[in-house]
Amino acid sequence: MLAQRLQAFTRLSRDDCAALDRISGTSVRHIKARNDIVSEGERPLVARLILDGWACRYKSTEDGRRQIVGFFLPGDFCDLNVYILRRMDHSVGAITRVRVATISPEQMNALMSHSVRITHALWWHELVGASIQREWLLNVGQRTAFERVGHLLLELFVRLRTVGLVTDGHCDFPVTQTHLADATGLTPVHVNRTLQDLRAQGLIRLERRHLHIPDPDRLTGSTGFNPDYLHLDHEGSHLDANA
Amino acid sequence: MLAQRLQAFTRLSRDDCAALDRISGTSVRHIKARNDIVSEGERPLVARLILDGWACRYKSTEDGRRQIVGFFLPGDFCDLNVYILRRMDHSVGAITRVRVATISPEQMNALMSHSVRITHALWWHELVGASIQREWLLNVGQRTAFERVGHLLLELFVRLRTVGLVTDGHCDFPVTQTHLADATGLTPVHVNRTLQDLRAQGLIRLERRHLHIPDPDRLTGSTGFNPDYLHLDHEGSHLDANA
DNA sequence: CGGGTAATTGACCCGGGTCAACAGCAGTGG
DNA sequence: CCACTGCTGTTGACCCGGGTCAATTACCCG
Repeated sequence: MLAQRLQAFTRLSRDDCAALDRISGTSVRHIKARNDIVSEGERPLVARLILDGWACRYKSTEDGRRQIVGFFLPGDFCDLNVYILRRMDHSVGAITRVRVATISPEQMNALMSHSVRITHALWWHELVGASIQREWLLNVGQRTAFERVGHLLLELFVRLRTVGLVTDGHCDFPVTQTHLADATGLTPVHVNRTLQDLRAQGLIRLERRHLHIPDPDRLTGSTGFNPDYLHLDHEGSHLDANA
Repeated sequence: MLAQRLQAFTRLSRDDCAALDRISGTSVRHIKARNDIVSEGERPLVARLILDGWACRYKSTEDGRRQIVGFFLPGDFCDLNVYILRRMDHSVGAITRVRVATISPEQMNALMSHSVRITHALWWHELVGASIQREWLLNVGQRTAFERVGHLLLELFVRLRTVGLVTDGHCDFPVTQTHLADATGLTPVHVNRTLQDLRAQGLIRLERRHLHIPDPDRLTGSTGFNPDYLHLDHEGSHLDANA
């Protein structure tokens, strides 16, 4: 899954994939839905890789307002280098049941000295994460509720597609309206109404933890979505293992 | 200036500082206020270091709404590794006249293989940047106008302090109300009113490109500011050049 | 079947946006 | 030295997108 994710950057060798698979197999933990994988204030000792399930990064204010600052989908890496910092400045929570691989700094170094391709691919992944962060700020700071929610759904849809979790416009979508609210800076009530809007315009179908986007292009148009920020156009083609 | 910035992470050796100074001296460009240093869509070929002046990172929507997603102060690095990506997903604009050093990938590699301390310090700087991004999302997504503006002013104040640009609670502050509006997702009109509020409560003095915060602790309290996200507590003390 | 989580609806309200005019001030050029 | 221009800050009147509160109805899982 991680290999698949990284191949959006560059084609990896059989050997690279094997190395990634190996690292994905060591010290796997299971986290129940609604539990934290890491909590703010903890000392970060390892990097983590989401093997299965959905998680989110979030921060809270003193008085309990909560902002989701990112979603982790299967194949996503949390924080290549966090262990440089003394304390976590945010938490990571499991949305569904999650399988995570924990990766020690040593393993990380070994992996990165194993191949330039992998190293670059991991940096790319990190840079894409930062880019998504920026787009979210634009989303929350400047767009209307309608655009915000549609934009977010579309981003997740596209990201799921790159890891092969979309078939024929359909995908599993375990995120609740409250999650969407916390991610967009809206209230759950208003998210609900906004979703009804999107549905009424035939842009999405969302029910029972299942999302269908019949015509992604149309949704792209009406939300101001521009996929460039996901950097999916094989940036590292010069590293292609088969080139 | 960069050395000073990085010493918030760990103490550097005389040699490290010299290396940083050397890199700061090569290919220095001057950018006029209100001009772009880098523009969205460009191919990123080099990393950049702000030597002097203020800049900001921003993104725009199709129809011209603009979100500032970060400020660069003197000593700040823009994007260690951007040249991995094919195109810039955002622009960097000069707020004042700016002096920037441009740093080639080769120089970057040389610098990082020169010393682990520097390498870690640069990674730390990058991680802090990401952390600030997240805090901004919390800021824009969850806080009131009053908290948002106060929080932002305080963050910039604290960051300026770490590079020695605050004396006795005073600092230069070339950011206009329109900048503040674009950074907080508010309108210039409302920023203006909010500043008047902050002034009325004696929390800030801001006039003629000059900011004074008489009692940072009080402002901290009333904006929900928690400096942890800036990771200023010498995370890399184990790397201390004099330890 | 029961208890907790998630979705939906309606009535009402408010923080912040919009529009428009004006004032201050810095730089620029004649 | 002054008039001009363009940016920045300020104010007032009015409005609206989205928030709040509260109740109700699905769900889902053990």
